[in-house]
Amino acid sequence: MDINNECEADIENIQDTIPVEEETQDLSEFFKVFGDPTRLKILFLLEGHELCVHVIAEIIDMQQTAVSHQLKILRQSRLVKYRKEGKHVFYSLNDNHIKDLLRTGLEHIKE
Amino acid sequence: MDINNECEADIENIQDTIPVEEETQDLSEFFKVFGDPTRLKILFLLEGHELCVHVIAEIIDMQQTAVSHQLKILRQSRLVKYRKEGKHVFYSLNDNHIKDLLRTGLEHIKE
DNA sequence: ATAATATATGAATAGATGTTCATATATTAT
DNA sequence: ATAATATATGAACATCTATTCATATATTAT
Repeated sequence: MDINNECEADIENIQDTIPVEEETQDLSEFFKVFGDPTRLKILFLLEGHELCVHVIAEIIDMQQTAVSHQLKILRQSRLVKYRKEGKHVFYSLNDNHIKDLLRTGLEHIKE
Repeated sequence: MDINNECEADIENIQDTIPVEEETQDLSEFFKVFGDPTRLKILFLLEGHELCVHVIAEIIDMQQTAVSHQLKILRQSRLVKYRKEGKHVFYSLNDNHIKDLLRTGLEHIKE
């Protein structure tokens, strides 16, 4: 043991309370997705509506390409699903946890 | 109206479902804090223990300065609180929502 | 006073990220 | 077939971020 024992920390045991490296990595990747205002706006939009790309872009006042890039990230993290219909692609939420997370986050920042 | 009506989206009304700009900004800043593996590890550690800086550094195998920098961010977002005692500074969780968020996040990535 | 220990912080740097631009693909209308 | 519309994607670029290094501050021990 090369750590100061004044702190009386039981290093061995405490170490087990952290998820394994891979899990911490995945989890941080997951939260990172919520760490961007554009993606948050899209998620809030899709919370109540199934919308296609150019409408999303219009509402949040961003370029279509920017929205497409962000939707790709949301797809990859399985937060949204989509449905093709002719020229349009309709996106919607894909996860029950999302609303909870958004609500809990809002509660925190409003305190 | 310069948007295609095929999508039948009621832009005017939908716009109101997004929180205002400032709120979206703050919320993304909040989630951004969880979007880093080092900070997540620290949060998981503090979930069950009050710990001082060099012990945290020891457990997660990071340099003390790196940990201090991250603790500053956690302090600024009011996720942790601290208590000075002699040379040591003991950190602990400061928010009830944190555990919920971490759990919900873990649930999602494990699916 | 001096040394040792614990923590914090500014500057530098390498790597990640979001937007834009150009362009590709796919579907529908003419 | 050609044009128009909707969406996706790669490259470029500017900005942001996490770590390291050097160092400052504070407390305790000698």
